Amino acid sequence: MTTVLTSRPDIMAILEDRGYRSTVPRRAIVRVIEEMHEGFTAEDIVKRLPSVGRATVFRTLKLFLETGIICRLNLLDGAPRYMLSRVEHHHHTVCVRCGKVGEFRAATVERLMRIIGDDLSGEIVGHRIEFYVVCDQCGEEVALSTDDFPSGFHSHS
Amino acid sequence: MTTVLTSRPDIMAILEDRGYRSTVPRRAIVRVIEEMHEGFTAEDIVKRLPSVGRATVFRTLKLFLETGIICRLNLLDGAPRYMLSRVEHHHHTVCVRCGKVGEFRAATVERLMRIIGDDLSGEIVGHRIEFYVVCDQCGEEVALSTDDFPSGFHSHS
DNA sequence: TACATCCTGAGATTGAGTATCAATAATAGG
DNA sequence: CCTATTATTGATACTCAATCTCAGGATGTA
Repeated sequence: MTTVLTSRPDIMAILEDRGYRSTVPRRAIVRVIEEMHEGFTAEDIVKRLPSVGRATVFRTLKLFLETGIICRLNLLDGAPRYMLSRVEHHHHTVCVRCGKVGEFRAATVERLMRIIGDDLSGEIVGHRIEFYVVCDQCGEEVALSTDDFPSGFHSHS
Repeated sequence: MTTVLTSRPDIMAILEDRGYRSTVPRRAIVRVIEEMHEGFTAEDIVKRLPSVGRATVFRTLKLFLETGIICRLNLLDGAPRYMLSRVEHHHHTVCVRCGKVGEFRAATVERLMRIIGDDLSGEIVGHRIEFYVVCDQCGEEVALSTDDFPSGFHSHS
């Protein structure tokens, strides 16, 4: 009578606990996003699941976002990317060339955030830190080509 | 033969130095964004300058962004907001209710960024830090109403 | 002034995301 | 298991921001 425990939380269980139904499209979307380890766009899901309606994909992503199951991050341009949330608080790196998403944790960040927060007027309800990088892979690919990184965002945030 | 020196850098001069022309629409847009001290959207400019074409507004904002004259920041939803860049590096606070943009500087942040950067793989080409707040003004207004802050972004970034 | 070129504006177009709504699927109760 | 209730879905039309196209106009330069 042993139960296999997965290290990953059961997303459908979370939803059902909140009163949402376990449906075919939702399970399909969960399956897909659990496979996408480097972030995905809404359009990725739409393409990968032709049997699921466009509206449903967007609705579901919104639901998952509100439930904290996935998190969203903005690229410098184009549609936002999503990725599965981890339980621990973390921050993201986004490759400005291929859009690949990475994550990192830094305890110092949290301490700093609190310090800064004390100096701000207004109540803080959230924050966002993103690093724009050129990932190792893309760095190699363009080692010989001309430098055409987008500008207008560095040194400001 | 004295010259009046403004504390603000002459935006048109910056553009001309880079080979861009000083045109009527560009000067009009500069005039407007210098008046908007709490951030603005592309649509704000479009509405405020009916004589300037829609495409030109977007083209010009893009140009200003690439030139570093303005900076862009993403709200939790809706169109991005822009504001005049300052010379010094700074970060932003965005009110999640009214969209009002503030800014702050923190030397510690810069030091931290470098430390974190050393730990990441890939070359860092930019970063972004944003604080989502409820500004003092909005805080008062909703002191009595129910709490309906958007969720799904706090504790992740 | 005249030229070469950059810039503009109107309008069509794209693309992401949402609203509508009838049809369907999922749970609860009997 | 059957039925009722309600949540959910998908097709479609739609909104909204932003871009593309291209002929005509403005701008800096020789």
